[in-house]
Amino acid sequence: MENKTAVTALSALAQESRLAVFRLLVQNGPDGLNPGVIAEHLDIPLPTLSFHLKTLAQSGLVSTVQEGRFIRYRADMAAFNRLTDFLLEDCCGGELQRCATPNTDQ
Amino acid sequence: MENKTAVTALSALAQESRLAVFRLLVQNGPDGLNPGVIAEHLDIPLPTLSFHLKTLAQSGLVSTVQEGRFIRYRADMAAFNRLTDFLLEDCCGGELQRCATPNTDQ
DNA sequence: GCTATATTTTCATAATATTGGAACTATGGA
DNA sequence: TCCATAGTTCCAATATTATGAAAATATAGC
Repeated sequence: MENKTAVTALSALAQESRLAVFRLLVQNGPDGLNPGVIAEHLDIPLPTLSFHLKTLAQSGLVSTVQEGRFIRYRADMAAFNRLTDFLLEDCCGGELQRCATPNTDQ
Repeated sequence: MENKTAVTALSALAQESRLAVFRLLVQNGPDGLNPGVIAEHLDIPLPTLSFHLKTLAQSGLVSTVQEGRFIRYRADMAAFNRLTDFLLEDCCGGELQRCATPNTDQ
């Protein structure tokens, strides 16, 4: 993963409404949710939510499927895992036993 | 963890220089690094870096210890883990076997 | 005290993101 | 074909964030 890809994903999550949307989608797992349901659940106006869903989808953290008049949004867990792996890449220079005892020499 | 705390932490990471700083600190583990070394490593002007380090420290993802004229910055792995736990809280409504087979019904 | 080093703060400019009303598009059913 | 429903796009006002030069602070050693 590239630094810029990660910044895009983190920026997508770094906003109150979008974070709430993502967590709600995580909680709904493979079922996902429609914008209408999300808007009602989180009390966000639909145009505002649509803007945020677009941002999340473009970041890759959320996927979409059109189903007739409805659109199903889902959290993409694999994309999220790639993100956290990138953040922790080469943690403690690879000597993992040091990760287990942080701040030992404070 | 509160939604706002998480947004603050994610915002701290959602910037190219700060993300690079955080990853560098993760890689240096408990040893951490001084601003001077980080600035040289990432080629960021010190005032700009100082601004970003402050943002990271205020988010809780990075801790600081004054050591004479030097300041040691460290990644706070526990804080990071709290953040990811919050993001994945109640994943798939608690039925974890659903998490193992995402997008089954696509 | 003086000097060099390490780091932060101030501040003005520039860039970027968020909001939601109104208008628009697309689909399914009568 | 017409209507209701689901969702998006447009747009202009507002708010937030990043940048780095210059000045300030703080510590160590002489």
